[in-house]
Amino acid sequence: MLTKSSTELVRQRNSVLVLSVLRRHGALAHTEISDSTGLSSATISAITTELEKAQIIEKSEQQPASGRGRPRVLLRQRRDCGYLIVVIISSDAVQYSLVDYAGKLIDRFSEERSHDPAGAARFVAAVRAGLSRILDRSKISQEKVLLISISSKGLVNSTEPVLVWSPIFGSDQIDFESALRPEWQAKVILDNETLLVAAALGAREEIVKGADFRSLAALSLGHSVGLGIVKRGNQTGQEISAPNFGHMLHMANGGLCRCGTRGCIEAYAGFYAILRSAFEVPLDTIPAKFVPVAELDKIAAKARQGHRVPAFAFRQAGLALGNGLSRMLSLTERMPIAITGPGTRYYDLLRQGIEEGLGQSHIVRMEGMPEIRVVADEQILVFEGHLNRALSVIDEDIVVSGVQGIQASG
Amino acid sequence: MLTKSSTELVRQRNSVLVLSVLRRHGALAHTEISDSTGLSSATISAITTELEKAQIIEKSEQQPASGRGRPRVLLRQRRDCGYLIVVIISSDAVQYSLVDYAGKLIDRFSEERSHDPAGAARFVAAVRAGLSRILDRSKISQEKVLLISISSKGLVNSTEPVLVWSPIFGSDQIDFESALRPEWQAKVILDNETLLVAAALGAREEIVKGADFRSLAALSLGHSVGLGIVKRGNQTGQEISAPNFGHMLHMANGGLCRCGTRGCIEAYAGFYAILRSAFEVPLDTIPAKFVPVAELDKIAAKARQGHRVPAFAFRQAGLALGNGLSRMLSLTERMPIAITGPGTRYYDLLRQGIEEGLGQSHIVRMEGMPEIRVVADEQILVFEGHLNRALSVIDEDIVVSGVQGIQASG
DNA sequence: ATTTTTTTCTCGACAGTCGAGAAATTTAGT
DNA sequence: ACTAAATTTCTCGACTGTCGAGAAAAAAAT
Repeated sequence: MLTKSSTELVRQRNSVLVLSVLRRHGALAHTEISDSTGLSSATISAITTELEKAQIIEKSEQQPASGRGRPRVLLRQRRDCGYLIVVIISSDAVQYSLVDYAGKLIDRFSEERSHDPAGAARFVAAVRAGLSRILDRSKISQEKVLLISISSKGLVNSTEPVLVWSPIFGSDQIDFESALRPEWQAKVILDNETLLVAAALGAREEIVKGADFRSLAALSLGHSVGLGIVKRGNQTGQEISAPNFGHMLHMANGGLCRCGTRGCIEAYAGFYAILRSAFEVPLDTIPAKFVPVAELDKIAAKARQGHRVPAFAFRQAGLALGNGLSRMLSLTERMPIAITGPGTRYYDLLRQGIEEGLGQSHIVRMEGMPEIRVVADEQILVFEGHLNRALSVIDEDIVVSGVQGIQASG
Repeated sequence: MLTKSSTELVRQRNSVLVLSVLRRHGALAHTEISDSTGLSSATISAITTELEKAQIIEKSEQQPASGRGRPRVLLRQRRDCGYLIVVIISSDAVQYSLVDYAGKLIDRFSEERSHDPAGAARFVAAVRAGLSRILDRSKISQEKVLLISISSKGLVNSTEPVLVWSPIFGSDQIDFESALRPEWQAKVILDNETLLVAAALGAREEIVKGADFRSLAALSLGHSVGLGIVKRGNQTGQEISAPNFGHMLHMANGGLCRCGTRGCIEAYAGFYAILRSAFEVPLDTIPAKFVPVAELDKIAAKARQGHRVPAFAFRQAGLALGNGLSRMLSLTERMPIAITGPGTRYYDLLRQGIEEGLGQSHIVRMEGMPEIRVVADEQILVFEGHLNRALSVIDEDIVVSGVQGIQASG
């Protein structure tokens, strides 16, 4: 459905554009903004004075003049314009981070998670407590928190912040919006963890390649298997999606997965699955909830020493991943694949299987093997993805609501 | 990447919007356009007088006044504003259609295709001859042909009109752009056939459901297997993609497909594959190039009479389709699936297998079975999809180039 | 003939962008 | 010390676009 455009919309869009280059490059002068947006100097003046009046950006103190001519006046976001809370849910802990509008980390702590499974309600209460705590510690008023950005492994509703399925709570859905609503009036967004990794890598790639960047997939290997895809959108930044890759069907009537279905990719490539086949336990055994990484390291060591069975377990895992990726590539365009997560330490053992699995499909035989790269520091990427995504959401919201309102009353 | 907006862009967008409602609803009066676009009457005046001057739309002769008040003046596209040639390539023929700017069919004929495989170059020559012929028959000058819209089964490059792989020519790529370029200056677009079916169904659905429409997949069953996906875009109409579904991996080291790979979905669910398993021919037999439908009808008749082996062949085909669809759903959101093509006549035999195949994956077990509907008249949908897509491309091109140029010189 | 009703057209107000040039402010040169 | 050059920011008028209100047009009803 096409919708009508108006001159006001033009201003909104261009304001968001100005904020986004400010975010990408840090404090910038009038002229620099004009250059990197393509907007004329006059327009930049109009937009920046508006944003300044609305207390969203500020003129920075002049730095020592370098070169001749009138010294530049740098513009930057006002740090105290608003705040963001990032909540990263992982299998053994929940990390809370308070970030200001300029993207600077102010406070952070982690809380251990009890592994009791009957705890969806209890977990929500713990998150509420964590949010209160980080707010208390920093003496920031609650209204200043503009956004709460949450991530988890698992399947997420694309329109509402509802965790539909997760490795920990299974089908016990968690609706974060309604869970936080009476207490918090901030907007709440929820994303799949690997999606954020993809978003972060995509943003990095776009800085390097510019308009040449087309798309990218991030594959996260760990206790569970996640996938995020990021594509370059037409107008509106990037388009991202987080398929349910770990529980895509690998083989009908195959090994039992912890989700209860048979034959998921995770039932071959998740840590517990590798352990299971390394110990030659029957594939219909109910898998372990949690596997210490040390345990897997031992198996990997044996595999590297040339033991057949553990090597075969990694190879099977690679095959499942390769087949799954080849299926994804049959449904999308050709794109590079970035592998992250704790599982990357076994990439030497997985690689052959992955490549063989990829090679079994028509699309890969035709287009050739996709580029595969291993990227460490998944945690950093997750946080970076949170910031990219959350701050651009905030920018948009602030322009749509904030500028108008303040302008009208001022 | 965000890009800057300008007031001129606003006019462009709104002009396209006006043309698109004119296309959807036929001839409309000033007031009606204003109502259905949301633009003010004054703006409609400005835009329509501009389009009229540029000879893109015209005031229709007044029809008998109904009701009192000033009689309405209907606006409609000028049929002679430009023309479109639709080329539908199927396995046994190529159909050429000449359509005017209002979407009205002016001329049409089909040409048989020789089945000689060594004919990519020869085929291109035949298409050139066909295009010349339809132009000659209708006495329209070549410059008036604004767009040539081509469709084929197979894999298509998403940015250029290049047929990357097709059931008939295999990996003999055909670049229609360069093949037609010296002779024709019209824009050339190429789409996968099932993609156009999805586009047509999506457009129909959007008319019924309006903003509630989210996405839809079309599955085409025949000698080969095709899939098209249509999603509702943010601003810019609909987003469509045509994955390489027929050659997605169904089962590693499975039956030999005519693409040369083993285990493709088509190697189980294509007509030739059903024939192969119904006759219990080994799965690594090089499959027949072409299977008469009558042959398959016989097998279906036997299956319906309760014979085990032919029934099993259809069931296997259904399983491959179901597993493939479940994999697609693991990578996208939940969406209804429309099944088209000559294979729908065997849907009674395929259905159980499809549902079982779908049910083997986590996502379907969680979200429930997707809605499946059988839609006949694939040929009509393909043509409808061509028109939807081609005419909106023309509208955009005309507004971007046409209006500006004529305004400047007039 | 006049009034009512409906549609189309036109005008002035307002929002936005742009180019050009004025104003500001510093460095370099004499 | 003064002037010229350089560079950045700011301002003004022109242009494009949308909108609301009301005038103008045109037919039916009274």
